[in-house]
Amino acid sequence: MSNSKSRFLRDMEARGFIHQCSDMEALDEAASSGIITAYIGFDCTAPSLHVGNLLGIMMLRRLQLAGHRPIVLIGGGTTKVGDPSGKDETRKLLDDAQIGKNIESIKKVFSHFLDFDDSPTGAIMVNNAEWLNSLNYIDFLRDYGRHFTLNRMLGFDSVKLRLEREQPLTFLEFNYMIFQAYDYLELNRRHGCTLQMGGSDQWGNIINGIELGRRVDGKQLFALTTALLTTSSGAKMGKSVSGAVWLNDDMLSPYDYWQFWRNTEDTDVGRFLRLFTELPLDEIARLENSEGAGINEAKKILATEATAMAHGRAAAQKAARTAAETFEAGTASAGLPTVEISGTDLKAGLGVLNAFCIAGLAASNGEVRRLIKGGGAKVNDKALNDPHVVLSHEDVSPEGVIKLSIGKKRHVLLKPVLD
RNA sequence: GGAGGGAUGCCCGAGUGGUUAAAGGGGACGGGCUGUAAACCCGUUGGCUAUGCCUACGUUGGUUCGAAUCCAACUCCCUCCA
Repeated sequence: MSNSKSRFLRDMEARGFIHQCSDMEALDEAASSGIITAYIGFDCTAPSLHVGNLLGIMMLRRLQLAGHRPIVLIGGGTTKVGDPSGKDETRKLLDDAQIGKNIESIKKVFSHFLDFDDSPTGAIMVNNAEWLNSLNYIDFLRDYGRHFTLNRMLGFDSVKLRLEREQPLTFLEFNYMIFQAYDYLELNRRHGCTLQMGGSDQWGNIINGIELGRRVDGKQLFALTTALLTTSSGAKMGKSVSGAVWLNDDMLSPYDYWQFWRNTEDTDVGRFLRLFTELPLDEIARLENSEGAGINEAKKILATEATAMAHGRAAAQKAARTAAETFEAGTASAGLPTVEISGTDLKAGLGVLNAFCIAGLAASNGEVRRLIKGGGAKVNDKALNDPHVVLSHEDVSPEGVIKLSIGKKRHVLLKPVLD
C-alpha cells in the first residue's frame, strides 16, 4: 500500500485520509527532502467549526507531527463571498461584525490540535481578509482575471451542478473560486506554501490555485484532498442529539461530543479510529476486528480518544464516567447536563410539561404531550403517562435533583436552588 | 423592455371554493428488537390556560355565508425573446 518515501504521505495513506492528489510522486519527493508548508482554509460562517471540519484539522495535525508546517487560513474575506461548492442555495451573507465574532470564537479550537510556536514547523494562522479586502477591482481583473476562462470555470462541478439544477448562481459566488485560487498564490508568496488540502468538494477550487501559481509565478503547487466524510449508511456526518456537532465546548458539551462518537455505526469504527484518534494502527486493527461486545467497547475508546483530542483528557474521562453511570448503572449521574430552577417555583408546583420545556428537552408543551403519549418521557427513570403531573420537592432525589429523560439518550437534571 | 411559468408545513411535493392543520415521500423524533450500532417493524411530526380556541399555504387588499384555492396590486425566482 504505502510506497511513499515521506513519513507524511505514508501516514496519510495508511490512515485513509487520501482521496486525490495532483501529483503524488512530486509531492512525496518534496515532503521527504525538506519541510513543506501546507494550508487548509476554513470559512467562518458560524461561531464554531464542526466535525465536518475535523478531517481537515486532523490532516494539519498529522502534517505537523510528520515534521512540516501547517497554515490555518481563516476565510475572513472569502466568507463575505460564500462558497457555492456542494450547495444548492446561496448562503445568507454575514456582516463584518458577525464574521469578526465568529473568527474569534473559531480560533480557540486550533490550539488543541496544533502547536503555534516559533519553530520551523510551528503552525501559523492567517486571515485572507488581509489581502482580499484591499484588492483593487480593475487591477485584480487585469492581473489575475485574465488567467481564468469561463470555458473552464463552467466545467467545474460547483458551477456545473448549480446550472444543471437550474439553481441561481450569482456572479458574487462565481468569484469564490478565483479568490481561493488567489489565496493559494498569496500564501505561496508570503509563506512558501506549496500544498493545499481540503475535502473532495474543494478539488476544483484547489486546482484553479495550482494553475494560477504556475501561470503567474511559474511555481509547482500541490493539491491533496480527502473523501467527504459520510457514515457507512450514507448519511452526512454531523448530527448529535442536540443538533450539530460543534467543536467548541461552549456550543456542545464534551459529554454530548463523547456521545456523538459513542454512537458511531459498527462499520465506521475502524475508519474513524484511524482518522480521528492517534492510536497505533495495529491496535486499531485489533479493535475493529472484534465483534459484538468488543466493537461496542471499541466505540468507547473511540469516543474517549476523540473527545480527549478536542477537549482534553480530563473532560473526556469525565464524559466517559458520566456515560457509564447513566447507561450502565442507570443512575442520575452528576455529570449530566444540569438546569437550575427556582426552589420557590418548585414549591408552588411545577407542571411536567413546563418542566421538560425549561430543561430544554422539548420545544413546546404539545411536544411533551406527544412524547408522554408515545411513552418516551421519564421523570426519575419512571415513565410518565399523565401530562397533568405536577412536580414538587417530593420528586427531588437525595442528591438534590430531578432527572428528566426523553428517550434513552437525552437526560437533564433539574436542580432547585434557593432564591 | 416583452412573453410565459412559479412561490404550500423542516425539505420535496399534491391540492385549484366548503368534509384541509392541508394527501404522499424524505428527514427528524418516540416505542419495539438489540449492544447507547445498523437494518427492520410500529407510532408521532403548528401553538395554547384544550372535547374548545388561535396562527398557517410569498406580501397586501378584495369577492364570498365560506378562500391555499377566485380577483387586483406588489415582492422574489425560473425559462424564452429583445
